[in-house]
Amino acid sequence: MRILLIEDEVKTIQSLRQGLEEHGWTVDIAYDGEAGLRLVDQHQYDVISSDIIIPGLNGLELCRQLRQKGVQTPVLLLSALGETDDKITGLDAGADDYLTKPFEFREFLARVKALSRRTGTGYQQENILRFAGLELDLDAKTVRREGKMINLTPREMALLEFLMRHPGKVFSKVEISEKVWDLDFDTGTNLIEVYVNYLRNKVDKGFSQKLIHTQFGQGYVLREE
Amino acid sequence: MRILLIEDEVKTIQSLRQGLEEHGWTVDIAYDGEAGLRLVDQHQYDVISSDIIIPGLNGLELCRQLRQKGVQTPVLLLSALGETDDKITGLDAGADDYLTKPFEFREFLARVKALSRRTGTGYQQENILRFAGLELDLDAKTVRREGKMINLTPREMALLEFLMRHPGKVFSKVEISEKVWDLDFDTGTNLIEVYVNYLRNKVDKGFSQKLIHTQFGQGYVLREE
DNA sequence: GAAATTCCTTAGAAATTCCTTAGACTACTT
DNA sequence: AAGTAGTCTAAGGAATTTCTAAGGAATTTC
Repeated sequence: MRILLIEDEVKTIQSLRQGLEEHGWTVDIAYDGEAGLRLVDQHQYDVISSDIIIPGLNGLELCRQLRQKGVQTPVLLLSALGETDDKITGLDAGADDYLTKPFEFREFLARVKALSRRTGTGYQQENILRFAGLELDLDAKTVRREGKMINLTPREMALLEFLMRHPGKVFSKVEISEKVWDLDFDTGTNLIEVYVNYLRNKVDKGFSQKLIHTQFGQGYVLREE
Repeated sequence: MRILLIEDEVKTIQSLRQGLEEHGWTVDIAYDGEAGLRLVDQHQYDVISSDIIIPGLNGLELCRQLRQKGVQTPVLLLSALGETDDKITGLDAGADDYLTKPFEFREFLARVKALSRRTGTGYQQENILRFAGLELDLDAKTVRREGKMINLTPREMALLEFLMRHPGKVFSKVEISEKVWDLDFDTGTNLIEVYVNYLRNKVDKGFSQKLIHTQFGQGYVLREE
């Protein structure tokens, strides 16, 4: 995990850098906003932490410029000012968190970790769709309900995946044809009905709560109750 | 944007709910952790805000369980405790931010917005028509009045949707024929009257306030009073 | 107030939509 | 070459919705 510190107080820099490195972070330092922006162009950071009061353009302006450039890296602003107004200005400028000096290093680290966790880069994310006890593992290509394995054919899984990506939304058979089968025309058959039936037999049969519902005349939904 | 508040102090709930709704949020409330978990299964939230001290399982445990279930919605923890240790425990449990009571609503809102901005995926906007306690969800194809589910057939729903898109406006039967039935000629039947009757039986019957009114000789309207 | 018009309600026939099952066809495996 | 698994078509019947028709109620017009 890589972090960019933008800060001009030497003491603060030293203690933060040391602490972060002890916890396995790679730390880059910039002493003013412009240097910071340049570094952001060159590296991919997991978190950026900037003091609000730094030489050149300040932390808020830096934040705005980053967001305008499309950089989505989480930003943690540091400041001696503890007033609500400043916090709000900072968060509205596109920052993700705000910490008031003085602070304990442990809190700084916890917030940095919380921010980095959000991006997903660095920690590999599970690739699992979940809905009400149903789990579809996109990597393993497996489906479970209440922990019990369910064997699905590729088509069945594609249909279930489609429904699970938008739980609660009703899809017409035409939409399903297009999105799951890539059919832009009506084949005149009842293909979707048949596959919904297959899915129900495997996913819902034997469970008291049905998840696949038909909205007569409208389509099918994945929904509880 | 939709937020889940988990909190048992009535005063806090009221002020937060009101403020959030004034800023265009849809707010759901849970009074304890278990109710919260249940709601999370049912809806897709953009942010979850929970007090740490709530009946049943506490905010930290809730947080852990959410993450374990694969829910990635950002969590903002609220607490009267301001010690660093608690903050760290909270953030380590998978929370994304931590706010100490008492706080100003403005700061709460700013943090909530910062969190919701991050999600990206959960940015789907709701597709719901509302009028005087009536809700028509265009995605789920469901209708509720005062929270009570109402089952409509596709035609009935199309008619209600049409009326709900122009509340207060009177539509003649000819207009309704054209817009809802796509009929450009008079079939000589009383089709629209029949369907208005169907709708009334499902939407207005049992409620003291009728919403569907007939303007004799002019047509039909959706209107209060 | 009577006649004319418009609207409400109900029942049932017609049409549509959906479910289920069986089997044909294809592409792999053994 | 037979077997297996997956995909798709077809067809009957079940379920639900849509529409028509007709008599009575309410409202307006004369």
